[in-house]
Amino acid sequence: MATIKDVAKRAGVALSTASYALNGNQKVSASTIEKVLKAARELNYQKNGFASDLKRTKTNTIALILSDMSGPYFSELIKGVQEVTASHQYDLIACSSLGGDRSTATKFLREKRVDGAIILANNVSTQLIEESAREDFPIIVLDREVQNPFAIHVKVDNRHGAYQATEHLIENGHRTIGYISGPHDSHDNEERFKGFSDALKDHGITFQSRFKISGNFTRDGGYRATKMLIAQQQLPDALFYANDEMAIGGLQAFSEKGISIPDDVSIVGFDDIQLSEYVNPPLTTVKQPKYEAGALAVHTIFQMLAGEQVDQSFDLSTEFVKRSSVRSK
Amino acid sequence: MATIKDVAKRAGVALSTASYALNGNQKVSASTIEKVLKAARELNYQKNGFASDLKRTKTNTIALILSDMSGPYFSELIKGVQEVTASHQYDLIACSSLGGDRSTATKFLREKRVDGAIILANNVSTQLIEESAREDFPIIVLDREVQNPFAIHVKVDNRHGAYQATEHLIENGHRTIGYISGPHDSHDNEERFKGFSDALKDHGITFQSRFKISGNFTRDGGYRATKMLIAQQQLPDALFYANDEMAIGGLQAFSEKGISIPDDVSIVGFDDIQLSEYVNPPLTTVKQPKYEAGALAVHTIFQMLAGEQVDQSFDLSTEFVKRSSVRSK
DNA sequence: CTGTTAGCGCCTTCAG
DNA sequence: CTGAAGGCGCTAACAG
Repeated sequence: MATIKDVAKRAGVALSTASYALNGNQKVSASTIEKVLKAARELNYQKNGFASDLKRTKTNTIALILSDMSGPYFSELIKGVQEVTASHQYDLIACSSLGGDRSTATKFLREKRVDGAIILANNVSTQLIEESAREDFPIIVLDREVQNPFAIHVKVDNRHGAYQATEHLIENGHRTIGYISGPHDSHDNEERFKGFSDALKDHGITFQSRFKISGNFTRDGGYRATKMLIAQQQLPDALFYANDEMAIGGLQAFSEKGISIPDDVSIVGFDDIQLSEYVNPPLTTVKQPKYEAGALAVHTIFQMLAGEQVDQSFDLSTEFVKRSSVRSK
Repeated sequence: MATIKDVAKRAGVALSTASYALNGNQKVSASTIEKVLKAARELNYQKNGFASDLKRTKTNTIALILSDMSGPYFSELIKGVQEVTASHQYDLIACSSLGGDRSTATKFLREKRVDGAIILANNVSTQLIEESAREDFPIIVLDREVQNPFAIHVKVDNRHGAYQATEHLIENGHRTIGYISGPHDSHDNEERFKGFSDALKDHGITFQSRFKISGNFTRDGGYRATKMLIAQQQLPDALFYANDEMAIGGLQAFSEKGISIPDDVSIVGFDDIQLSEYVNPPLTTVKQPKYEAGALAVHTIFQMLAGEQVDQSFDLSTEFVKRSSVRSK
């Protein structure tokens, strides 16, 4: 590989001149720039990005860290992140935190391989985030609170969203309502459960803990949890699935047993993923402002990078989406 | 940020010793290693990844380049890529080629910021790929042929898949069949069209070019193309959509006009994306072996990195998936 | 406008 | 085990 040295030599100029020319610095004459560019072309020169990053201690790239890139991630969120990132002429890379401590995500965080990061990955430890965030390495977390002035929380109001959905169930006459939960260490799940319980409490309904089953936020988990519930012989009137993926798994379990939704059991999900509109019946759920969350996250990173003061946390609200998986009164 | 120098100082050892200790080199005693590690911990030392990459000219990471990360990408493909990459203790990052020459993908390719790349992005120019691929930078392309011994093609048999699907249409009595096409510069689209035409020809059917409309591989494009066809007043018996996204857009256009699928028009798609099973009616389509393609791609990269000889191209076959969007004879 | 020079942080000899 | 020294490729003063 040709280096900048070779280019300078071939163009017959000094190394620094070549560097200036290549980087479009003012103080080089047009003709010299042309000479250098020509030499670079002839040598098929490509700069070594690492060397330049090392020197400038700046990468011009933002990382989006997801718990599982192959998961049904939020395409709207990525779109929001991508557009804002691109409009600032920054690069964006996505990486996964699958594999815990030895994951790519961990490496990027620890080694500060990017200028800022956005995290939506419950398997990245809060400790790691707190240790990594600092003035020149802002981190935005979308799914938890973090104690570090350079780790900002962009949160959606999971609690209120869950409250609304639960109330919808109650208003339509459902009294025994089960909760299919996400991972216990998920902050989002916890908030949703709180909203759910609050609604129940406010309407004088007591929650029966045998109707709380974990489904781990996966379709398969939702399927199994639902199967279990069916096997118990005593189905509640309605089920609150802490996310859509699990609800869709549940739908399948019910359909296999000939249990009709919403005639026999009503269900609601959370997230409003793309599929939810297409399943049968279309899923009543709570929509998250994903695009906005993504855009706001990046926007905040750039503000921090520019040394501006930002709030410690931002709140975004959800929207209830009524479709056909809840029986009307 | 603490550097290795600080660690060495604090541990009271030489810089080189610290380096050895940190990298698990044999020639350092266990007690010294402990001392160094302790100092590193106390200083919250993190090595600078760029410096080390620069020195070693190796990044231990593979890039997956997609035309649009927020698009309905192939989650199975990512899974295949991810699993094999992780099993080799390599890191994986995904980036988008959105933005053409100034995209993140272009930067990674040009500057060789990774050890190898897998490309499924029709907006990355073949020229760039050919210029970038070299012995120490293997590239696998999933959607075209490239003339460079270090750019290997993992292809699925689009042609045969399209042939089969078309034949299915013909066998069920359809004679005038339209083709909703992808981008003209897409190799996949071209191959699918060839399979489609071949099937028609082999059954003595002549294709009417007014029934070929471009839909650009997007849902919206499929929607618009279908609208256009409907507006022409003369619908064919059946429609071959060059991918599922477009077919789903078409489904919506038909439904808005009260045209019933498959009673009025039969349709088939291509890809078998997750949604296809859930739309109404469930889409008959051609399934691509995405997981296998992803896994094979990474596997090949590692072989090349190890200096082994590999074939210039690999072929994977498709599978016809019969669902309910084609009227039976 | 050009050439010289001093690092960025890390890794790896090599002789002691 | 040490300490010095050379470099990876590039950038950015600085002095001419």
